[in-house]
Amino acid sequence: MSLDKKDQQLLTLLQSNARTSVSELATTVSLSDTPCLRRIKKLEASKVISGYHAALNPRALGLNVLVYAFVRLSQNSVSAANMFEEQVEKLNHVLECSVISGSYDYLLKIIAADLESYESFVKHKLGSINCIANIESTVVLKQTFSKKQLPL
Amino acid sequence: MSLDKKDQQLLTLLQSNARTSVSELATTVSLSDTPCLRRIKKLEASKVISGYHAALNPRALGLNVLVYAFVRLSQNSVSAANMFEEQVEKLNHVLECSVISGSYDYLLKIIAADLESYESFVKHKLGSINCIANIESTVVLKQTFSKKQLPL
DNA sequence: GGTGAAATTTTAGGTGC
DNA sequence: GCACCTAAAATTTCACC
Repeated sequence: MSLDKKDQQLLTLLQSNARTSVSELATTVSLSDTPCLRRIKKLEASKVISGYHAALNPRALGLNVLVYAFVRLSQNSVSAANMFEEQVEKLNHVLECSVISGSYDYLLKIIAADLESYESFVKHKLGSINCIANIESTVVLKQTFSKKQLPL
Repeated sequence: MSLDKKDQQLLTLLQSNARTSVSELATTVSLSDTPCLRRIKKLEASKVISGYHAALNPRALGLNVLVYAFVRLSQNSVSAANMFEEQVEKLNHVLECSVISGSYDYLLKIIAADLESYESFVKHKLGSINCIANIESTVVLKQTFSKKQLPL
């Protein structure tokens, strides 16, 4: 899939605001509505655009704590990994799960109401997955920024 | 701002698909269009919904490498921190910047085309910020999952 | 890539419960 | 607070050039 200048502009605009109307997008990129819409549909069909999502303000929902948790499993078997990944995906407070290089196996991005509920979450929810050897939590003291824009 | 059951349903639906029409949302949550739209506008005005963003597929854009980089500054002054945060925000490949607890000062989420361009990025772009003492890179070998859904 | 028209959606106003 | 109705404005989407 090759992206020309106009495709890139459209992607930038849609990443910034997914609800921009096609006619406004078309005007901005100097196209008329139909070819503009055709491009967007093509970007969706080719999975360059994977979806459109409302971003919520965690604070407004009472979610004030963000933590990166490093996890090491007690066994390096495929079945332990699969079971861990399956279990952890069910936990709504875990927003992201990555297999990483280095001395830990996984990096989890976890959100919680406060440090107390995070502690409780680690103890009762994460802790109940029995193939975990140990967990190291890195608390985010402040999010300097978070971009919704990929470099093109 | 208090959220009742219907507000929560709307938030879940919009996080999953920001382009769902109001009438479809209204049907799903058992409301008619007008009150449904009023709720959405209220959620936007009160900043519970901070925006709507198209999510792109990094692979389709040739961005195959994701890295978490831990950064320690050489001085613990406010001015060094401000200058670092300001400089790093200008770098398009840095998607996220967090002040963290522990032995490092910052955790950066960085995306790049491949490991070679990541190396080059760290050397020339990050490296040019002179208050950095050292950087430790944790490469993401595989994203198990990434949710666009906050727990309600 | 563009035009024009149809179909759909958004948005607002008004009534009554 | 909501349902229901109506209707204008805006937007999406289509066949066709």
